[in-house]
Amino acid sequence: MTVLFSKKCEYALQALLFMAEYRHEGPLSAERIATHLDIPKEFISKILQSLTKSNIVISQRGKAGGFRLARLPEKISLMDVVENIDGLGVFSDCLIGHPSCNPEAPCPLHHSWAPLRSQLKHLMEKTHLGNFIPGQTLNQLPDETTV
Amino acid sequence: MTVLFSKKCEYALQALLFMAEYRHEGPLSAERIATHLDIPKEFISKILQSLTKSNIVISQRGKAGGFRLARLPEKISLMDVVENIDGLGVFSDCLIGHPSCNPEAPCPLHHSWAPLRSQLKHLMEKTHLGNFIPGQTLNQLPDETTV
DNA sequence: GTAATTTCGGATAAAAAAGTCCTATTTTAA
DNA sequence: TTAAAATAGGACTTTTTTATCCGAAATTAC
Ligand code: SF4
Ligand code: SF4
Repeated sequence: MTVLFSKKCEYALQALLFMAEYRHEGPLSAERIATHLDIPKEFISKILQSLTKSNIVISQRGKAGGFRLARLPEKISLMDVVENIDGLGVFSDCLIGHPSCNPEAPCPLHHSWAPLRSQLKHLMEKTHLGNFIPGQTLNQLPDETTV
Repeated sequence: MTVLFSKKCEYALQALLFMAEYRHEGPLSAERIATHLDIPKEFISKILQSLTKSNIVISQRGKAGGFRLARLPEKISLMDVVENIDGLGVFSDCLIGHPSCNPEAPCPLHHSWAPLRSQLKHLMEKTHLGNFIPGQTLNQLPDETTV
């Protein structure tokens, strides 16, 4: 098992982090991304296609084509990616898959897990691709009021 | 996907919680457990066999046989179960499956995830089957110094 | 314009996880 | 003593996830 996300989702995140770092080199081909991450080219292709459909990346066919981020790395949250690939179940489903749970009387686990889960959710929402770009000490968006 | 644990592990936890609650009725058969949880009998049988080998439950063959907890519900932590079924990877593996990670310079995710993960670990360690038994307000072990 | 390169998308294959089946063995109630 | 009931364990099947293949369409460098 992976930790929290499917392999698809892990690869998507890895690919996007790579694309964020190298976004100035023009579109990156699936081939190059696959080589860099050491994962199958055909698999990451499919994943990138899916990210294209959900407007997280933009694809370009033909020679010198490839994929690039659809917007600033500071504008793509990890949650955007997780939601697109795995969905939001991880932030809402029962930790032990219990079928007969009475929400009125949550079990002892719930009281402790719910806050953790909510922190996790917040973490994925507040963390953006931009936060991972090396050598960029200030990975924040310009203050909207001053722009 | 499940949230954090495999289905095997979820079922194991569900079964053990049930066994803790009904531990006074003698051994519970795989059949009865499966019916109660509405999961396949053959599947939970295998899981219980595994739990037997790791001394979390005790099995008894023959008529009126079945499974019962190997020790007090207060003495079986959720971590005992998770460790036996899924292993401890979830508490140590990289959240995004990143292959090339320099532990000297952890990524931005790590700083936020590590504490959550450690809280999660602690939660699983401190929560015991005994904490789930209904109608039992005091689900703690007797103070060792007074016993 | 043409050839090279790349994504698109459907089909298929392999691997892993989940679920099922069957027989042997053990135990006990009657 | 015997039949019923239960676990043990190996083999097998199905489903889901992960991975691969291939032809068509698009784009661009030349
Ligand atoms: S209360 Fe317990 S059983 Fe119910 S959803 Fe929360 S963790 Fe699951
Ligand atoms: S630092 Fe980042 S990439 Fe490395 S193990 Fe932690 S989460 Fe994964």
